[in-house]
Amino acid sequence: MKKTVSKKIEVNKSDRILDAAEELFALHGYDGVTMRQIASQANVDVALPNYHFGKKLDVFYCVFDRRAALLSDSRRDVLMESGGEKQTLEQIIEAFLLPLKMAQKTGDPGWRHYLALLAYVMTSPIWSKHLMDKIFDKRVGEFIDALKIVLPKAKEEDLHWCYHYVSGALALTLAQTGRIDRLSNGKCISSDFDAAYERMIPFIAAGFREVCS
Amino acid sequence: MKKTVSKKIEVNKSDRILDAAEELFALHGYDGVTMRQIASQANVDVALPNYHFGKKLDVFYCVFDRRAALLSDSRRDVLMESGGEKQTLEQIIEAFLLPLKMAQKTGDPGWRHYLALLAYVMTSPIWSKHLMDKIFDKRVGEFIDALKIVLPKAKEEDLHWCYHYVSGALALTLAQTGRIDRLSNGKCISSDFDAAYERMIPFIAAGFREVCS
DNA sequence: CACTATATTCAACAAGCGTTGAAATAACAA
DNA sequence: TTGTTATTTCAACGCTTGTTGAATATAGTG
Repeated sequence: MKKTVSKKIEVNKSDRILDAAEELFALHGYDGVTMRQIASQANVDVALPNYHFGKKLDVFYCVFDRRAALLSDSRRDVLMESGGEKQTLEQIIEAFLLPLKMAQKTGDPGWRHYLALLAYVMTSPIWSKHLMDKIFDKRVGEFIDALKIVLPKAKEEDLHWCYHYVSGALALTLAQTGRIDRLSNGKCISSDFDAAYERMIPFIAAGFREVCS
Repeated sequence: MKKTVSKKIEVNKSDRILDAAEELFALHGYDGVTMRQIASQANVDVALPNYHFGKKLDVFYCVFDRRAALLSDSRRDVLMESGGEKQTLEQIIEAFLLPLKMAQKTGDPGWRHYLALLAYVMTSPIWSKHLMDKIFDKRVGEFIDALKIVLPKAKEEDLHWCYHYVSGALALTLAQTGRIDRLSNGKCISSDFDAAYERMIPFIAAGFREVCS
């Protein structure tokens, strides 16, 4: 169960396992996926996921952790870069959303699946508690601190509730359920993150100004 | 597997089964719950859920349908009642949210679980497709039609994306993940729907005005 | 080459799953 | 009461689950 130090150029089996697990977990949730499905989709033996990552729960954690730090760090960097003397509300919101938009824009299906997985975790009473805290919550604190500067009159509770709405709007976007496609008769498309983010920034900014000014 | 016509005053076993299933499905999702757990929590035999409702999937559908129409109809009624000559944007949004707020305010844990189940369904790529369409989507259409009147300049796409944000904010609120409690150090509480709705209405209204005017 | 550590396969395990038919009980109608 | 139907229990079925130990194959090192 040890990892080799050298890295192969081709995608190796342990990566294929995480890729498969990522896609399946994002679509069906933790309990909706079996180890055999993961192995099958990754074209490896049933025993291999266990050998490389341990128990099923460890596989799930590995999948989640693989991109979590990357995303969280990127968020911090963008937020700090953007943070000059006169940072606008829109800039703060944009910085918060940009890394997710970029992840989607890579076109890498792995990232697309991961964002859906993130939505699944965010909206689950159980996973939210165990997975969001350790990595993403720090960024939320920084985000809210930045908001306090541009919205000095805001009450702490108002800020947190408004962030909660942002978080929900974001989660449903990441989930890509396809519902907006059906409701709008194809005028809007779930996977069109550009369209989603473009409107989300003024929408959210106006909401914050209304509630937190 | 037939239902008796007469109604008992005490809560009968088939209701207990749906109650148990409702709570468990809301917390763990469809695949995270076993028929044996449902039977055990309802204090009935393993075979009874099958006898009364059929397959596991049928149990899930029964749970979902039991309160779906009630909620959807209430939404329609409130929206139409509120719809006088000069209906404001805030009134429309309030009408859309009120039935959910009232369901929560009954204090009935059954309704609380159902709202969490609704959040689970709304954010799931799979259930969203099969369960939201037949009951709740009509109400969304009416909601958007009402919005068109007070926001005559709005483009169809903008309205749908903004509704999408509303839907997300709502879903995360219904999910009651407890995350806002942790992030705000207890200043906000997931189960405090009054606080959530109070701010949600001006937040959303301002967002709509910004994007759809 | 031989030797060793890692990676992969195979077969199987015990436990849990959803579901069901038949037996037992309760409710009800005549 | 008796006969009939609805409900509940019981035991078990075939199947799938996660996981593992032993066997085999591959890669890396000297």
